[in-house]
Amino acid sequence: MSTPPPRLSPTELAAYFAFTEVSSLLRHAVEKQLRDVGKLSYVQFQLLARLGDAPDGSQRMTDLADGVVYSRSGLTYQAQSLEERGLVTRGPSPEDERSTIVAITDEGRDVLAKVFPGHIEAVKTHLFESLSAGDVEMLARVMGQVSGHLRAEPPRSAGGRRRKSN
Amino acid sequence: MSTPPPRLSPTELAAYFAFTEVSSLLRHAVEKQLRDVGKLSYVQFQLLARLGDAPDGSQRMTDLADGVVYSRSGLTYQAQSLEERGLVTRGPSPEDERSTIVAITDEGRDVLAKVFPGHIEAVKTHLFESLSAGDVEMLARVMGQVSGHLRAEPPRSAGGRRRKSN
DNA sequence: TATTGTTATACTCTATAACTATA
DNA sequence: TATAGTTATAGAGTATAACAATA
Repeated sequence: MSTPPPRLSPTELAAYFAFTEVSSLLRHAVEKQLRDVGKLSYVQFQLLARLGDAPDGSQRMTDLADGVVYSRSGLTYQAQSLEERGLVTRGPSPEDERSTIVAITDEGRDVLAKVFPGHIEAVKTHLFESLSAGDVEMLARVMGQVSGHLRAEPPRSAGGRRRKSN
Repeated sequence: MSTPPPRLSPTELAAYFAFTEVSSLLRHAVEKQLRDVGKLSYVQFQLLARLGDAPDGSQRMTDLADGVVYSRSGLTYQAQSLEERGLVTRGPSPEDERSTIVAITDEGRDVLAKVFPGHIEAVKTHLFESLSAGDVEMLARVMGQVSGHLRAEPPRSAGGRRRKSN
């Protein structure tokens, strides 16, 4: 009558629990470091990092929102906050008057630079410290496979179908 | 003069990015499923799951807070919310009048049961679907190693030293 | 009409500090 | 005094819906 309950093997269960624990501890550590050193939330750091990586240090609001998976109003909120701190500027696009272009400032790059060493340190400590080179390679391969798979098929289970309808 | 900047190898960088992406997508999917099917936040699910696992389905507030790494006021807030929904009860401990014992109700177990299949489904879809049995074993081993290492040494970098002073 | 972005608003979550009561 | 828990409060973050401006 009903579908059989889905199951996880003991190994899968162990992998899931350990994975969850590690990612949670890593995330907490990274968030604390960003807050303490740069007064940045994780989302704000992601936004700055994206802008820092962009060729001219700027992006449209919509493209930023898509990258971070975020509601547009949520992005407006964060962009305002970053602008008030002088870490980004916002201005209209020359090409499309509807668009707002967000650009990282020198101050923004300074904060990014200030935060970076500790960020890497936290990742080393909470993820790589106890792993061999082979382990790291393995991890890169397996995680790369999963993320590639997830990108390939927007998982249709557990919810709706669209990627980010907003 | 200054310490050299810490670095990540290309492989480490790849592993870190992929790991972060997977854990973020998995977390989002799980949270959405819990919300849609059981109207539970992730923290609430963790609390219920812990109570469900406890021998007599109950725990002291403090022990619960320790397990989930949470401020006590935050736990009070969530426990009240769960109590209002009839998923847990709260009462004084017979042994220590200061303590509050939280116990899962039959309704709480029902919600847990209702939410569980989809939870497992989400984990399968977002983590294991594209992995071989060997990959899963590898992942379990490596993640187990990292989490074991993190438990062994409360990482002293990037912050204070106490585990959870509250 | 469709798209870009902002605003108004409401809600959830979290933490800090002050407080009560037991030990 | 120290511990367990609650309350008051304040702040960050998020989302939805309504809106204005431009394409």
